[in-house]
Amino acid sequence: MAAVARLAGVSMMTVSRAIREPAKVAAATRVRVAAAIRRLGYVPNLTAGSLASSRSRIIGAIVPTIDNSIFAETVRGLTERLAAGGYQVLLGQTGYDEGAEEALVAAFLGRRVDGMVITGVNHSALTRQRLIQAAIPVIETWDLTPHPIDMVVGFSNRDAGRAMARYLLGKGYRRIGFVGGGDDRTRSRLAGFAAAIRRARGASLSEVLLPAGTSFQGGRQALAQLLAGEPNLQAVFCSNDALAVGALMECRRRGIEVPRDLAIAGFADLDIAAEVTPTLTSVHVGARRIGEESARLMLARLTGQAIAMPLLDMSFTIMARESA
Amino acid sequence: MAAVARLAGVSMMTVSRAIREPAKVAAATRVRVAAAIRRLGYVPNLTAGSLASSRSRIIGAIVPTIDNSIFAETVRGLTERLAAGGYQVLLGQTGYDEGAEEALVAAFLGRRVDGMVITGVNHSALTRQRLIQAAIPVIETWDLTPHPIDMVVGFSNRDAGRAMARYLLGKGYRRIGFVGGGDDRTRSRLAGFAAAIRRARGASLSEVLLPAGTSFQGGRQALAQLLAGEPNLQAVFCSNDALAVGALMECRRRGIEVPRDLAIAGFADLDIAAEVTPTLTSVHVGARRIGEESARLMLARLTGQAIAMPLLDMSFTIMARESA
DNA sequence: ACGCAAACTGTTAGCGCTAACATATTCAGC
DNA sequence: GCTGAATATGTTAGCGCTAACAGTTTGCGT
Repeated sequence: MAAVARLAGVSMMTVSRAIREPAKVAAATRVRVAAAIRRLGYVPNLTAGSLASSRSRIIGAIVPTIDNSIFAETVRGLTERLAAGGYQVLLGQTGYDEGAEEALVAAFLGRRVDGMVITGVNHSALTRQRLIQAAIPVIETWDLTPHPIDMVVGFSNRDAGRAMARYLLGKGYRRIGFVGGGDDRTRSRLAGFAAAIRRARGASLSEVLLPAGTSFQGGRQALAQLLAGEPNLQAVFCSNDALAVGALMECRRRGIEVPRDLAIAGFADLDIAAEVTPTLTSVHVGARRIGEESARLMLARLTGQAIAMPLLDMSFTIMARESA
Repeated sequence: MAAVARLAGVSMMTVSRAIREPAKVAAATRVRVAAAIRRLGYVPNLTAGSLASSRSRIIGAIVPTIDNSIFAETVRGLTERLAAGGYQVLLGQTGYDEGAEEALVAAFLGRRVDGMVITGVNHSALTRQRLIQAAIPVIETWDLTPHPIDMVVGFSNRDAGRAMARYLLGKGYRRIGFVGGGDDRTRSRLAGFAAAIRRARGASLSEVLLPAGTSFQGGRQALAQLLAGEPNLQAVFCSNDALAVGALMECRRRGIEVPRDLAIAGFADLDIAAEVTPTLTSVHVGARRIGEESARLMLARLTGQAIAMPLLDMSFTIMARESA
């Protein structure tokens, strides 16, 4: 930067301003500085800038995983909106491991991220404490809680589970199954789902909780397991569309016709849900919008605006399709 | 850090060492420092550390997109391996836009990333120049080239296209279609695919190039378009499994039996390829391994090891399944 | 007891930039 | 022309840490 300043015949401060706040520099000067920058191939060192200004323009985002998953869309919505506001996203994947989350939060805070977007509302005490102490905007997503660290953008997984139970019960199904991974949000969905089914006359519930993560493969195995325990199963709610599609595949393989012999419903309403045959009944949660709204709140907070609503309930919609 | 040093009764330098190179500090001192750190809730400022040491321990990674895509696995493999080596990944998504790539590279270099992993081998002149000038390890992925910026981890998309053409021709198909997005790698696959078909006696090729990106929806539309132009189509090669699955769905909807009436092949061998019905013939490219090997090379280079092989051909395998 | 290397700890001088303030310069209004 | 505000640029002093080197202490062989 010193070299640029010398070549343009100005001080470093003017170069700095020409880059960050062009409006505050006279047009003629701006042009000279720009020419010098181009001529020297100068690339500003944002690390030094961050240190001096104590603003990194980086937002940390933590999700369980991005592959073939619902969170990829949230990350994308978040990334694009934040980029438009001049922020970059540092992405962490926990692989559904709470220890990994703790390490990632620590690492991100060490990088002095200007804000954090994190999946879920259950975090280790240490993680919570660190996030609070950091005194930066924090958004928890994909769930709701009465005791947020700071802000929340999500929906009630419990209510979504209950809504799906009512939907299936309303269709007349009584011997019902549930398949899910072992994460918190799945447990909340199951809690709501199970509570509603327990209250229904003559209804029964069998569950399979997979270790964690989600895959077509897992859905197939889980369905097999469920049918082994309850051959007369009438409907299955899968905590995620990938599992549901896997279950659909297993049905086709076994000659079980969906929904006539067995109804199947998924969760998250991935693109694929509307494309498989039969089309998959699912719960739409606006994965991408969760990311976009998180970005909006984050940017608002970072520009000093007061947030009227630190708890954004994005709600959900049951997408009734052919499979259930 | 000064506060920690005071509390532990040592100099800042000793605190710094206790954190980064514990072996170089006496055990008793180490314990006192650790206690002080815990007591004060001290979180080292890695930004300052980066500035002082001119090593950021961040690797920039640029992919077209992560949602419902083959690159998500590469990113995951890369992230996990690099994390094990103490590096974090700063992820950029271009949305298949070259301008976005240029901006991301500039931004990442500004952050003084210690290395870059970038998708593809075609980049704007400016991007190439910047990457070379930065004098950091750079890995281009998902393709091969005789003129890499630095290192390459990928496979020949041209050869993969040709191999699939030969496979389909070998099965007796002659009226053949191609569906793909408009990116460089798809064009390479098409080039190899088309060349092989052109050489085959009595074979014809019809193509549909979608704007960019890949979706089930796009695959359905493309198939419809292809059939409109050539109703007697015998086989279709989709440049990506998502497109292929979309095409499969469209076939089912129209009562076209796969592969009897129409053969369909995909690319990348996503999890879903082995799960759909009929199972999808695809080209396995080891998306995750590309990420892992990239991480391995990157770490080796960053620890000063000489790289014997700056061009890693990961090859590919045709996974013959039911659909073609 | 002595010298010397190894192990440990401290001191100095930045890394490259920006906040905050200080100083020039311009320009409208009279 | 003169004043005062607005505009444009410069100066000073760090941001929080680490490289490089300079001490200091310890342990060991003789």
